Amino acid sequence: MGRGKIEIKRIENSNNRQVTYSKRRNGLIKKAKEISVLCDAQVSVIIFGSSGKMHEYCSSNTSLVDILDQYHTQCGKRLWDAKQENLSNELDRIKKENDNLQIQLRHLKGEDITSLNHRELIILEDTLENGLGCVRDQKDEVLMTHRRNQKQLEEDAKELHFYAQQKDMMMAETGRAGNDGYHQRMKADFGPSTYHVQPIQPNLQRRF
Amino acid sequence: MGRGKIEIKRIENSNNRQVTYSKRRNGLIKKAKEISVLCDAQVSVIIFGSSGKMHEYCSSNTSLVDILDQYHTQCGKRLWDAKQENLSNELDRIKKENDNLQIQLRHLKGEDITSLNHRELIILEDTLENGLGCVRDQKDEVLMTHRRNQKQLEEDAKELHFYAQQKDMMMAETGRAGNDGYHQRMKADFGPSTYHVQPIQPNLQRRF
DNA sequence: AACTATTTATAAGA
DNA sequence: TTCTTATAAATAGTT
Repeated sequence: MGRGKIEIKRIENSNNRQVTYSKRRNGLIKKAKEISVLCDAQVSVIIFGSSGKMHEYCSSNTSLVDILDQYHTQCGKRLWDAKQENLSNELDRIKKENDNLQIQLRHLKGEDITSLNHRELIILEDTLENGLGCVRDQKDEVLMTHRRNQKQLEEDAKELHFYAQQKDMMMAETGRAGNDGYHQRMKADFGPSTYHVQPIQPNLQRRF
Repeated sequence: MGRGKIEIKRIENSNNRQVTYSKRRNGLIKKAKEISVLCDAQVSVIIFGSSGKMHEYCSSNTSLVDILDQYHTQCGKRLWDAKQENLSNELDRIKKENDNLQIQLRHLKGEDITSLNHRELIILEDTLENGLGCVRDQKDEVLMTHRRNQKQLEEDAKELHFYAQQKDMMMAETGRAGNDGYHQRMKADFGPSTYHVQPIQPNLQRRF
């Protein structure tokens, strides 16, 4: 019904689809209202468009819960039982996994290990030694990075100082006073180091 | 749309109402199908006529449960009972706890630790050292217990041998043969040691 | 359940 | 999005 006949298949043009959706959604809900009034029917319509936004109609004199209750009594299908069962099963599964993780964690912390046999203790020991090795390596790495950052900061500071002196001299030569706050600002900019991993090198050339 | 225009109000003639209901119900469900196909929408339509009979449509590629699920997440309205909500909440909670445990576990195994700072690494190292200490102590303990068990077994064996000899001599004195299988049984009972923690000392006194 | 005159919905265009 | 309008689709009343 419109300027041309259309096939009932997915509208590929997303804009057209959105427009048609909007029109037909209104149409559908209008029809639902009409049948509920004309024929004294209880109607529930729930629509999710492809954007995921929901629209709903429920005939007056009732509610979705009422309708679902009737659905429930009428079909005998227990809508949420299946859902509930799934939830319940998943909960059990995850609880078990959780317990297992807790036990592993306690074992690694050296707790509750009296029940372990010699072989299990050896495996645990290996795991811990390995973990400890990795952690110590990483600690060293962090320290080294920190030192590198410190060193870089010092070099930057020196470099800035040098350029600042140069500028002062130039100012003195041209007879203009260099009272523009550069010294103070630079000091503030590089005061407390917040570098952790990759020091971002300030491009000093560009600033002068 | 029809031979005459109608007002949208309850059709009083019950026969007409029933006929109109039947026609419009089909129309409504047809429209629902069309919008779901054309616009890639998820649609649920549930109708109860005045007779109480239910008709339902749910777009393919989904189910009423799915749609109610989405309804639930989108409006926050509680369609199902507290039980389900509790299950759902607990599931979320436990999933989070699970994730947390997984992370801790990986850290203790020395995995995914590049994001940790120095302080965290030190805490991790302490935990691992402590765990390792406990595990090593326990390993020693197991070994020691094993040695004690072995020793005890040897002593038991000696003691049994001694009593058995005594009994043989007594039997010889009273002229009765001591063919009651004591030697064999005792040997079997203490053959393969299954002691791990607390060796249960057989009360040899009571057995004779 | 078919038929059909009319009303209604809506596709395409602006 | 909204309006317009030609046309398709739905359906009220009839058979």
